[in-house]
Amino acid sequence: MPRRATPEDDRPRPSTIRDVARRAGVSVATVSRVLTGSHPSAPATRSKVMRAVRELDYVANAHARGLAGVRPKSVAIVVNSVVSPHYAHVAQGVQDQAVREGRLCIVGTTGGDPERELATVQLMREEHAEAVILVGNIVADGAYRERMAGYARALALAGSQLVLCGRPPLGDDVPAIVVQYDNTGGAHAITSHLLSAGHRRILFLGRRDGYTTPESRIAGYRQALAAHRVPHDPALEVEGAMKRDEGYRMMRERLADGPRDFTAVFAVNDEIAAGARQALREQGLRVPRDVSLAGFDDLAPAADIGLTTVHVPHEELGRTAVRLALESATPGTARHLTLGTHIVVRDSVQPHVG
Amino acid sequence: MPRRATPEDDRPRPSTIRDVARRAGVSVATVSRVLTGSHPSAPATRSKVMRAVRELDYVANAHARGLAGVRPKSVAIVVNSVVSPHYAHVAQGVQDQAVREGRLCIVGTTGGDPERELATVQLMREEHAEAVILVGNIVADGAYRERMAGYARALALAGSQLVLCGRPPLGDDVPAIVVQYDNTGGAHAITSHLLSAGHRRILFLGRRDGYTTPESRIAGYRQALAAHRVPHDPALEVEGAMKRDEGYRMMRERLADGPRDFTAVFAVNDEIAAGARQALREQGLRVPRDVSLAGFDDLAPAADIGLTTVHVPHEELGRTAVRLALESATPGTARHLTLGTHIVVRDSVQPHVG
DNA sequence: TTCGGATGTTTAACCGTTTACACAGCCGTC
DNA sequence: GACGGCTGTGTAAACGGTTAAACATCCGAA
Repeated sequence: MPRRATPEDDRPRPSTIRDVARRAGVSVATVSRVLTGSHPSAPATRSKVMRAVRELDYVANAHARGLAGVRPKSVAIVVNSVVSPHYAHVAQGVQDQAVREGRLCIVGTTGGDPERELATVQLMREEHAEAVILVGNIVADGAYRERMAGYARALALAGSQLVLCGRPPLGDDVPAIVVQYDNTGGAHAITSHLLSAGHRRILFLGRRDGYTTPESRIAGYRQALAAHRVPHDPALEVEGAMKRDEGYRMMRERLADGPRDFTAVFAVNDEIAAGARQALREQGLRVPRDVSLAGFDDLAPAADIGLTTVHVPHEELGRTAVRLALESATPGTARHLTLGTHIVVRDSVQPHVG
Repeated sequence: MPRRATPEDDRPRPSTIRDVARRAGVSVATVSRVLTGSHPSAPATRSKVMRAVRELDYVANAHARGLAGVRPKSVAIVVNSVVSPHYAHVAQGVQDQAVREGRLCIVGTTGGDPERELATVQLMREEHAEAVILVGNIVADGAYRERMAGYARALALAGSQLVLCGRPPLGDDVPAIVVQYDNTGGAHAITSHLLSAGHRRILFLGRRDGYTTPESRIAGYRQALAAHRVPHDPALEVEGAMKRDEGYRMMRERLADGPRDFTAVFAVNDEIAAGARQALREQGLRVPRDVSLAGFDDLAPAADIGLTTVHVPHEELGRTAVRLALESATPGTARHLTLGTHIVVRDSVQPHVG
């Protein structure tokens, strides 16, 4: 990057605060004060400065401002992927609240890779955002936890507030805000809904050990069974990732494996439910006449296929994350909040008489 | 913001390059060179520095780096909304390519408001990103065009490359890269598909004057009709926004208005197709037995409801935008590229015998 | 022995802001 | 009329990096 070689460089460059000051016939300090409004200034001066700003089409350099000690008004969000509807909605909530509070939004994606997540957090640290919001599911082994805990402390030191959104706390000594929603409660509620309709053999699609979201949803499923004194059959828990084609695969294999030994299905999320529904239909089974189906998330596919599901406040999650982060005056605060969920009844569940 | 008040401040702060230099027993310049790799350095020095960096958990301050003349490795993207699947996929493409090229991604949303888009671009200008990518639909009146043209020139001056993604150029004198996909061609192809199946009365759902995307799709529809010498009936063009519930509304009102005067429907996008399908089913009309249905975009709902549609390379669009922007050595380059589309045949279209 | 590169390091200037401090008027009071 | 407070502005020192230019070494060649 060439410095200004000659005193009179011919290549044009964006105008700086000095240009504005010169043109308005005042000092740079005055310009800065007029623009930030940090100090009172005389009306005449103010209008001279504003005119120069307009004429030169001046915008402040965010880097210089950030360096000079003004914390950049920005919020960073780290998600698995932007296309996944759950993350998209949370991200939208973050965006909305960020804009409302006059903040810029920096986004990083991880593809679900813990290593890439750690690297991304490191990158966000360089940016000195006011908050770093980590969203969603990740397989967290001991080494990961330890490194992330270290980063968390570093973020606090740098004045950034860490927020874990929809994932469990890292530990008591790690300074972070945790915003969750009630996975276990929602799963409990919808399983109870199926049980109350008379179903006893309920297939759970999407078990995945090590991932926190499926784990807490399956916990709710099991608790509801226990509460209704229905025996728990581990063979009814099918393993698979939280994607549409996995739902299709799981259901297809299950139906190919032998006679149908369930009357209802609880899918770990709506996408899996949509995939499973397709597999059911291909085998001539209709929802809800032959098989009842329930999902989790209340996202786009649920409305399209009339799915009874658990509504999750995705966008509120994102908004809350930003709000809490900006509220906490001193970064490094630890806090914990859980948002509620509720069932949305459509027409994929039918009473079972057996 | 308090400067360091006393020579010995007690409050801890993140470590700087000076701390690293002191600890490694070298100068700051050496540390910088080792870290950026801009100059060769002795292996012994290098390892001393790297150890100090590790021990102090040092990360460089992005603002300082940006200010010192190194263009920050970042790309800015401005979209209507993050949840809308089309934008989400384009954004994902941008993200992917940005990460691949070692760039950070800044995201702004506009909610479709031209005023907010202009403000967001201004904000991005302050950030000095390498590229500013504007995605999608906007109503562009003369005043908007003129102001955006001004911003475009300012961006070029500041060294940022402007990219218009999925929207028409601003004018010949405006320095911008334009990456589009073939809306008209896609609409032409799928309308021809319906016509070849024997349909003559094809309802177009989602006309919207002033918005570029619907306008170019309806153009393709009309061209196909003309090519097949089928008379064009303006009454078959129904007006509405590109949202699912609008599709539902349009179809519902149409069916309530009088006897059904069409055998096929071409929806301006998949979401509208999904909404329309729901309205059709509620009236006892089945797809494709009673009515054939085609969409545009090939996004999530299309797979769920077995929709014949036009595949749009959303993610490729995003990737290409980033690639072209970073390729063009001198910002302010003007360039134009159009990506192709193709039909995806599922089972929502049936031959019509009349 | 002296000189001319390599090689690797330090010194110091600069990027564009913000802001503590100093200072100049002006006005009202004792 | 000297003084103190109040306003508004200017001066200059940070902020934390990068890098051109100057400067030490060391090594081989003349």
